Amino acid sequence: MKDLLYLKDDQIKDFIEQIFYAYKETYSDPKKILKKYSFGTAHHRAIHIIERHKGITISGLLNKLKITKQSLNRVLRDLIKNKSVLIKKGEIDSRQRHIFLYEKGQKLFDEIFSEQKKRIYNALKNSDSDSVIKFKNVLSKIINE
Amino acid sequence: MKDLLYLKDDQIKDFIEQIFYAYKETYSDPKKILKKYSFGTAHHRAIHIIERHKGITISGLLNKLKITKQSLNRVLRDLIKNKSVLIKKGEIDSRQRHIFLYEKGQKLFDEIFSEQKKRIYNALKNSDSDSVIKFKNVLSKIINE
DNA sequence: TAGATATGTCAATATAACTGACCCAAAATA
DNA sequence: TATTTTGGGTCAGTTATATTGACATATCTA
Repeated sequence: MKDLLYLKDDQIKDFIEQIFYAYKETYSDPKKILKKYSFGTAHHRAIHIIERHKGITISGLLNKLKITKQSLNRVLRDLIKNKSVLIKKGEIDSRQRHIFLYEKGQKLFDEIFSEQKKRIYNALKNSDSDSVIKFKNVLSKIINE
Repeated sequence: MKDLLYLKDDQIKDFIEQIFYAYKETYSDPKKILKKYSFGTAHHRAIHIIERHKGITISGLLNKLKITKQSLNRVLRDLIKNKSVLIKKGEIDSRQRHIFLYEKGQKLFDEIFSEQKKRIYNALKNSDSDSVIKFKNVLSKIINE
């Protein structure tokens, strides 16, 4: 295996470093927008996942964010108070809560996304579709999807 | 542009989500190792960059970590006290400090890396070299390298 | 009905970041 | 040479985000 040029340790180390930069930069772009609403990156991450997984339950959200429910609670309380997020009791299992964005939350998401989009769009616009597909495939494997 | 399937907003949103997971997972793997030394992820990120950029200056490190010098100072103090890191005065410009890993720091890095490597290695081992190259290219564009 | 599950919440603490205000020494420059 | 700029260090206070631990409540399941 070691002989495969593209799996040399140095290459892997570079990836680990670059994944850090990619996260840091991508999630720093919309910080000014968030500040207008007195929200931080923790709120951003929650909003993003709620938008992409409409009606997700509390435990579903916890599994994706990988934080404790006490941490999530603070964030959700802020978002609910702000009328960005709506919580509905489950119809099948009424212990569960399903989380949705209100119109206000969706607008905030859209504003955040348009800022983040620039970075990703600029990165992808000069890449061929094969590169984009392969990028996605490797990324999926890293996160065990 | 909108007509390009691989640049649809949903695809970009997926990437933003996946980049978060990739970072979170990759940097969570070695947390138990770090705890043995009473270090956290902040120390880890610093050690990683120092290992990959031997002799980097304080301001160089600050530019990569994108934190304040006060934040970095806390981390570096811990690493120096622990004898993991060595600071040398610059020979050309003696205001500058060049940062290196001591043997102890290198061993810690190696231990951390061997843990992180598993995830990346498993993701890449079943990918062809073209995928790996294209993954790297897109990642580089995202971070504007 | 007993136990497990999904969620909520209080309190205390840890980690990692921030702002702002200074300081010194050395380099660059007028 | 005198002055300004740069690279770095540090004190103090604060904020953001996470943690652990304990406990409560309602609902589902066996």
